[in-house]
Amino acid sequence: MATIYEVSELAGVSLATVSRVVNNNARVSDKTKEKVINAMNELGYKPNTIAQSLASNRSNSIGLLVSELHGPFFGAMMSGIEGELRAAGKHTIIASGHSDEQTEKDSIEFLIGRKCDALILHAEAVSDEYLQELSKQPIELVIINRVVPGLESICVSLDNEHGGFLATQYLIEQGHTQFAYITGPNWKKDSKDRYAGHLRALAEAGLSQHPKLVVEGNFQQSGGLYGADQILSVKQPFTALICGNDEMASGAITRARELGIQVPQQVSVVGYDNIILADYLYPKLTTVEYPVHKMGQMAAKLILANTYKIAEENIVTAFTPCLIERDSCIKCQPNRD
Amino acid sequence: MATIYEVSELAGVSLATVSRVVNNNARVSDKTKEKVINAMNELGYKPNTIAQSLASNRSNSIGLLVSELHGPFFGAMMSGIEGELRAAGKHTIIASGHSDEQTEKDSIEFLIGRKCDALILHAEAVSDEYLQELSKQPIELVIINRVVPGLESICVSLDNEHGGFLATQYLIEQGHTQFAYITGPNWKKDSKDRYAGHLRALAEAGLSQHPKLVVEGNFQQSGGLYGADQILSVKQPFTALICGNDEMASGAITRARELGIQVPQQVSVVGYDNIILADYLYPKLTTVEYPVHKMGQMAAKLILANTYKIAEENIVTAFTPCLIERDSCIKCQPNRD
DNA sequence: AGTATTTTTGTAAGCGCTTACATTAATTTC
DNA sequence: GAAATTAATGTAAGCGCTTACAAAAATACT
Repeated sequence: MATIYEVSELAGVSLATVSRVVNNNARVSDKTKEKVINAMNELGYKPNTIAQSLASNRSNSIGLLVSELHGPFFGAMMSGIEGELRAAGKHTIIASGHSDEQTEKDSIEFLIGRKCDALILHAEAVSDEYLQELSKQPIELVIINRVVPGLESICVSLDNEHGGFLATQYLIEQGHTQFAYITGPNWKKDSKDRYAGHLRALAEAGLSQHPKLVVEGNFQQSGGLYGADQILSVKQPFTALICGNDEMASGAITRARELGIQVPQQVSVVGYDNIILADYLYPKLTTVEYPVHKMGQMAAKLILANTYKIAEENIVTAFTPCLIERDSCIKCQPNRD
Repeated sequence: MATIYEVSELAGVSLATVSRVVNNNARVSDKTKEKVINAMNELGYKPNTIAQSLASNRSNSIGLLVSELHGPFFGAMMSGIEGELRAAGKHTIIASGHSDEQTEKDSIEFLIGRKCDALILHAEAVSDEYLQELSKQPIELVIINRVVPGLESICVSLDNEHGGFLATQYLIEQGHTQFAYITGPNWKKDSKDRYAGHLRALAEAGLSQHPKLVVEGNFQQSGGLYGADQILSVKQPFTALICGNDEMASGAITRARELGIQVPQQVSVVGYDNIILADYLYPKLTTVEYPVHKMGQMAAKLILANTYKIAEENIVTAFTPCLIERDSCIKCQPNRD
């Protein structure tokens, strides 16, 4: 691999001049520039980005921490972020944290060690204090899907409580009064917030949640299968089932069908996230939209604006969900068990 | 951030010694090692991985090129690879190529520039020649989902033709004789191979494919919607629909349902890939398994063995698909239009 | 004890690039 | 057209680390 030195030799100029044309950040006469470019082409020269990073302490790359590399939620998030950054000529380096504190820390350190110019973090397991401490380091930060006290301006988040409220409010409007609920993992804030919104909607309508009809799931399809089993095993009537996310809703609907329970005729089901799957389920899933792709883009724009001073208009960090009506919910039918 | 120099000063030893204990690759007396470790802890020293890479020309990280960051296929692939590499203490740097030749090349160059020790490539748009050329460079390579002539030993692939054959053979066994087919993009080899397998199964059974019942899709759900529309618009009878992948099958089933066509009673549908969605569709989708997660792990093992000389037993590069029977196909019903 | 070995540590030359500062060349200005 | 500006280029000192090679210390062997 040719080095900058060989280019400078072939072009008959100094190292510094080659560097200038590579970075295009200082005046170089057209004649010289051409000589250098020809030499670069002739040698097939590609700058060694590692050496560039070491010397300049910049890398034109952004570190992204996600919990998992698979799944529609993170897929949409990664795509949104990467697309936006790529358009600005920046690279994304992805690491996964697996919702585990030590793994998240390791990955963050890896990203810092790789001299990322900034970090976008979907960190679930590390503490607020850790993130506050991290924000003092000389590396730009954006936190996604979480609001850390004191760092509000760099947190891109969704009002999950409101989303949870919307789902239940909608069902109440449809006449439902008896609800079952499959939550996400209780230690996850999104999950708790969504459920809190549910309770608030209930309270405002003077209703309450039967405790035996609440079961903790795992945000995966298996949790929906399991949750449906649990809920049906307590012989307590309900006409609507709210799931902490779409994947669990999909599992719950599958299990319901296996047991001969009709959705939505016998039970209305609502999900959360509006992942692509929701539109392809049968029945099509009524759900709360989580604009994760858009939020990813916004996180990227925030970096572009803060770290690279690339002006971006319309920066929004607090998102509000809305309800997507499809076919999995109907008006509460009278005279049912 | 503390540097190795400060550590050496505090510990009262030379740079080289500190480096030795950091890398644990040369004999250092226990006493000295302890002094150094204490100094590192005291200063909170973390090696600068960029500087390490530059000096050593190694990075303990592997570059991974995928077409997209979203979608169940790549999600499973990335997870499989990353999990395996992480377990061996290696990091994965992911870049996306968007099935575009220039973007793929750029991303590969980015990964090489970041001094990855090896590359795992899911490259669709670059030529065989490009990959052959690349393989001559001093960087270890593994190619996934493609067989490049001359590089067979580093290609982890699935026999797509055989998978296509299996799907059609299965339907023929069920008594079907009239087939519709929604292919993937025709320029993609997997797509062509799957269709070729279909034709071979047909030929072996003395059947043939009605040309108007073949439509090119895009491997996405929208392609299934579109394909179903196209196929139904030619008034040509068929009893089975084969889709190039599960996502299109999901789209096709959705459209069929919208049009009041029953699956599988009126038309049997089979997909390809066995993505997680397949099991949650209604009806559950009969499909051909693409063990992409396992193949990702295998690609990682190949790297571990070749690049890092970490012995791995049972290295397999050629995978054979199998049929997963679920509920979307039934025996051909007599007396239908 | 003296020499030959082996082990441990240190010295210093890079890895390929950026960039402050110095120098030289080209333009302006009066 | 000489002095003052401004633009273009070059020089050289790092960035933080690895690693030949050299030197010193410890151990083994007569």
